[in-house]
Amino acid sequence: MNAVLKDFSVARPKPRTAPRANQRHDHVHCIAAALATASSLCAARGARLTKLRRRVLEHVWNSHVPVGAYELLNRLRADGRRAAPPTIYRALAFLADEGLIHRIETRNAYIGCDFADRPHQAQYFICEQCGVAAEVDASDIHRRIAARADELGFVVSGHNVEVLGICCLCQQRRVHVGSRA
Amino acid sequence: MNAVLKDFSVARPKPRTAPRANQRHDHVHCIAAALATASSLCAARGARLTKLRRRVLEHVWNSHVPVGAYELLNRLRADGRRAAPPTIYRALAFLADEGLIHRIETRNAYIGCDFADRPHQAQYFICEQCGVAAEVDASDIHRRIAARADELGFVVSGHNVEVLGICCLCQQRRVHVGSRA
DNA sequence: GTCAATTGTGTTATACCATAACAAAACTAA
DNA sequence: TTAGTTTTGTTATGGTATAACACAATTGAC
Repeated sequence: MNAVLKDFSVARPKPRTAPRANQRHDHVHCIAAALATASSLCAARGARLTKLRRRVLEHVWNSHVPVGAYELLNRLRADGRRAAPPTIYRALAFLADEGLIHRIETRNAYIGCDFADRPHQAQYFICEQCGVAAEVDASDIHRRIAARADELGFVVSGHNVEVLGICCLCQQRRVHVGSRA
Repeated sequence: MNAVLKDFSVARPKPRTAPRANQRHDHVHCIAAALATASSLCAARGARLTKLRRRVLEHVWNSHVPVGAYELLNRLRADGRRAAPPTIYRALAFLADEGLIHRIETRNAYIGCDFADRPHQAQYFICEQCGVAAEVDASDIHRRIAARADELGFVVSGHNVEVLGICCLCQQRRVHVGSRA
């Protein structure tokens, strides 16, 4: 699964050192892999990944920037399909129920899930410059949250963790801009 | 500061044991303390906590359940004031800028900040039954997030952590309901 | 105090996000 | 094929948020 090979979470063997040159992943393959995973998961579960739902999922996976429902609607219409808001929201609801996408609350937008094939409690690191949201399944973060919940006597059913900041690629870009100025 | 003495985060010396009987905090004092803190902070900063803003803050502090903008608008109108959405949103923007309230993203709602008088990176534990959101400033959670960000080469500017589940008081209530059934 | 500049509030209109309710079409299983 | 189920289309509406501009209040210099 190459799902984590997104714009700024490419495998980085040397944390704490300056990020390497802009190293884009093979996004065509990235989409294909996500779609294949979705197909097999739905098949295994008896969930119906219809053409519409599949197309919406493709549009969501178009980039690693969370996309709004109405933008997806426009893309469906650009496909030549007649569609109104409920069309897109129902598709999104299905995809979310199947764990194929997540909603980014701070953006009112949706993004493909990198870990659809296994249960997880994801966290997102969202770049305020380029908009890319990188999903991470950090069990240590979840454990800290669970421990704190325990202290409060709080039974956790889920969590939403969205970290905002500047991704490593945009930092490089900023340095470039700065050095030019 | 008694800010953390909210419905389900009352001082609990014995974590991991069953929560004690419903022990409500003095909410009148709770509001008064929050308003006093807000006043002194704004005075110190030269920020103008006008009557309108103060009143909105009072309404936000009316309970520990996050409240929507339009509900606040209705409460302002109940005060006899003429108000439209921009009125409330501008007040909310001011209060958020001053760190006096937070927005709960998963609810599109607003809640008073318990740690307005110091810099912090808060987390919220939100009860899906009673709606109460308890703010926690758990540095361990923030450290884990920061560490993971570091691995990604991501520079954090802020984070939004909202944990969903059932609070200890609602668990008690459920047990009671269950034993009666 | 008066004035000009700034800041805050009122008002209208509108944009964006999301869902309810019902009809039509497509699929599924006899 | 037919009945039952699920999915999609359609219309209408509700909930959240902001743009743009006018007016009012406050501030600070004089």
